[in-house]
Amino acid sequence: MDMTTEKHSYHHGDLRAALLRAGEAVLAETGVEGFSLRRVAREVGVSHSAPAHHFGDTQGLLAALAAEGFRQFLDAMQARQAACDSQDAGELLIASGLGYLDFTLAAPALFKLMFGSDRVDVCDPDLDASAGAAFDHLAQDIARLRGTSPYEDAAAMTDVMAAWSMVHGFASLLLSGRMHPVQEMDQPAREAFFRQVFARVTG
Amino acid sequence: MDMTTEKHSYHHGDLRAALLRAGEAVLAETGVEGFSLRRVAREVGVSHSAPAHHFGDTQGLLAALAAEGFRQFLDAMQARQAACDSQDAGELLIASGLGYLDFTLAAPALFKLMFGSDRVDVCDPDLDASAGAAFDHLAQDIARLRGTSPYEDAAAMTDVMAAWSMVHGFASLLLSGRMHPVQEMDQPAREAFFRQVFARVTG
DNA sequence: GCCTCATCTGGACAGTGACAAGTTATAAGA
DNA sequence: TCTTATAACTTGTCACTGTCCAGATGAGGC
Repeated sequence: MDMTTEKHSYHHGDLRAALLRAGEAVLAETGVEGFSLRRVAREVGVSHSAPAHHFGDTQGLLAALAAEGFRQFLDAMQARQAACDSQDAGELLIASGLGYLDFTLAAPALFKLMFGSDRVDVCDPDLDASAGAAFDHLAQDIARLRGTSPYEDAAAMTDVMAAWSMVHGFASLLLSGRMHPVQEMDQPAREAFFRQVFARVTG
Repeated sequence: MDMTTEKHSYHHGDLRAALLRAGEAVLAETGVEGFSLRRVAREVGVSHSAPAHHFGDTQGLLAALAAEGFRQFLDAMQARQAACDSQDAGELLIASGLGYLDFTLAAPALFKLMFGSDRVDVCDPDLDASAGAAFDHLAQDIARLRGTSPYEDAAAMTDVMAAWSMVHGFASLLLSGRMHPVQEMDQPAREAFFRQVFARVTG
């Protein structure tokens, strides 16, 4: 399918993927609450009810976008760890936290969708799987740090929840626009500040 | 104004307050993303465009609701502290955290509106004031604990941010439905667990 | 009594999600 | 190759939404 020619075949060819791409762009531009299925369809150049065939309804498309979001989310954490000089367990956990922040700031609307929205189908199995994978990553970081698996040791699971709550709260408040002092910092200062805050949980 | 009689006077009398009351109910029932100005007007028994006169647009009403939310939020924290046996600074901070959770679980939609929504006018001065008052309360808790004011001591401000991030993250994740282990706990167990998590930041 | 103005009504418009019925292309089977 | 079943997409419609605008109403000051 050559996009440069004006040939509009009745069948798009890869509409599902195109809708996801456009959906992500629309989401980033309008936010969750301004999101519109018809807008996405228009963006792709397709009829207003074409998306329904692939995703059912708005919840369906948003759930697919959220699932994709959790994969990018995991990527962001892993990327920071890959770029990490040290192999120290504590440093690796901090790297995950910084990746968490990277993603949050790069894709705020997607982040809000993944964690805050009522408009996504939380039962979507693909979404559940990719969210679970992201959680497992964090659990693994803690396992490396404590020497025991959170899935077997309750104390380690408490550590997971504490670390997760801390990063997530920091990221959420940053997005909410209510953490003024930190918002005005540039990236290096913000990261240094985050390290100080996060140190309370990594020990 | 007697609500039991069917007397519909042209002027409502206290429409603004009635809209806020109904708005809070509608918000709780439908969530932020299902919120509808017309629905609120219908609930009060008034024409569909009556709210505009008092709040401008949807953002305006939601901002007023959020401002009211922050006041209830502060009340919830203070109520827990008032019910606190000990006057220990650490215990008082924990009490604030538990109040934070109380509010979050009692009014999840309002909580999401206050911290997560793009649909509220964040520049609203009343909203800014009540959000600021809630923040000041937390800052005061830390001041009592550390002996220095966060507004003067950077280290204390870091403590504020850490404590705030922790509670907020915990509360948000609880609402997001992605913190399964904690979600299945009953209230006493959840509070005990929260104490363990929060202890990492109170020292 | 009259006038002014904040308050509230009712209608209009463009946009929305969901549904139903129709159209087209593709692939499988004779 | 021809038919046929089915997946992919379109078109039209419905009830609903937020916002704007021109009116109707009534309370309080004069």
